[in-house]
Amino acid sequence: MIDPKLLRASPDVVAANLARRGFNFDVPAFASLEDRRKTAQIEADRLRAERNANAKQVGMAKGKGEDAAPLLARGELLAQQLVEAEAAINGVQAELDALQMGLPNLLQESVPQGTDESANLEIRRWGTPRTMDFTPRDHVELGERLARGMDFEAGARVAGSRFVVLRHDIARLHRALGQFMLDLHTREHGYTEVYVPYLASPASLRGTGQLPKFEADLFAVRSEQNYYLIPTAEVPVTNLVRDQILEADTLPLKMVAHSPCFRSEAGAAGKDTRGMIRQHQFTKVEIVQIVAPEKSQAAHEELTGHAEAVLQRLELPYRVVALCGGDIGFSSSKTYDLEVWLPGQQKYREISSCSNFGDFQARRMQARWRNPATGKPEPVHTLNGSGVAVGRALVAVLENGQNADGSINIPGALRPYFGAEKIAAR
RNA sequence: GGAGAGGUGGCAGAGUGGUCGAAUGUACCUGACUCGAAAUCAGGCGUGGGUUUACGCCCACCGUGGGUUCGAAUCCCACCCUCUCCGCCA
Repeated sequence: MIDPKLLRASPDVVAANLARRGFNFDVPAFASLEDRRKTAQIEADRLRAERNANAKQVGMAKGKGEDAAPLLARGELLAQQLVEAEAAINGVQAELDALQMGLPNLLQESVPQGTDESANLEIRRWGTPRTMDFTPRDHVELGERLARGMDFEAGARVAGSRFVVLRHDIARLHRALGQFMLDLHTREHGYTEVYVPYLASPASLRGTGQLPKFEADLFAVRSEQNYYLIPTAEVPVTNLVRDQILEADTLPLKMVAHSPCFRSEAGAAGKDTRGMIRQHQFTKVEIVQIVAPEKSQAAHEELTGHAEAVLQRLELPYRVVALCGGDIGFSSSKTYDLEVWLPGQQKYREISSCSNFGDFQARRMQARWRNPATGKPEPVHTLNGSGVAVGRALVAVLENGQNADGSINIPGALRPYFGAEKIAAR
């Protein structure tokens, strides 16, 4: 959430920033709510102070054997008044909390202006799409018909639409990709591998920003604990520091997790219905950093580079795009998307999203570090990025590595994991 | 799943209705002593919020949420978590 002190002191600055997202922050409504909160809190505090003082006098009077009856009567009256005062402050506070939890993060200066993805700014390109002297097939055709390892019909039979079953070489390739990415980040980029729960509590989902606003995007589990299936490993991994106070010398914390992700894709009806691009279940290698505030911008560039390294090793052409104000995620202060070239679509498609959340998630999670300069606990900065989405990487490897006969070339970096140079056409 | 024990400050550990936000120890910080250090002594040392030019003052927080009471760390209820034993299980 946005620093409440900033919100109170400079609501107009906040409103101007959020307007770049197309978000309307109603300053007068906030100001009047904040006003009511202050009045109600002062009154409740005053009554409590009086009640406490009175109760103490009761104790002293009884100790001295004096008649406490008048004090008791006064106490009863104060208690009654307190009930009303507390109801008032609780009501206002709940409204204020709901409002604040619904505010998206402030954008960094450098975020491009714009209302939708057409305004996203291409930062750089890497690699050149292969020229193919045949019409490239898309991954569905390659996987389903030629390699016979990608079975959407089976996925639908087992679960429903937007599920897939992988077999044979395709399943092994999928596994190889995840292993390769984990090894790259742990061995060369300094991340610690973590294994985490795939169900998360509402508190964790509030921490990273999926709740309360985006419940419709999640799969909720029917149980007494109100679990949700994680939409990304960002949720469990980032929440590892929830309610923690970290010592300065433990930062930065760099963690990587390979996990399944579950998304309801509410509102995506009709979008990417073909193939593995948009599924209810997919796996992803997620990289997360917890850093001191002044380090987060540099960490963001570094982390994006770590995600890019995956695509470079896999010899997949891609571009880096800075998301504009209108397209950037709720919790993010700045996001780079990595878009990989897909010959089957003749388009660059998102395969990774690398974001700097600033202190936004940290405030929601109460994740702090002890700043040596002040000696005080202060919010950390959190970042994460896909490094990268395994299902989409599979799609990219198939489509970019395809030959005229439908066989697939396996990139060199993947061969030790996959165990062969090619998937033969059948 | 059954039975039991327990959740208090960085850690350990008192506190079972009344100046308790919480004894004491330890860790940490500052000062004294010392050439320096250790030891010793003195002081300081939680988080969030409100208010104040400031010193300060006030409120909340003893796993979480309710309740009883003039007053709750302390009593009652529900839930969460941890530990021990039994059963079951990958």
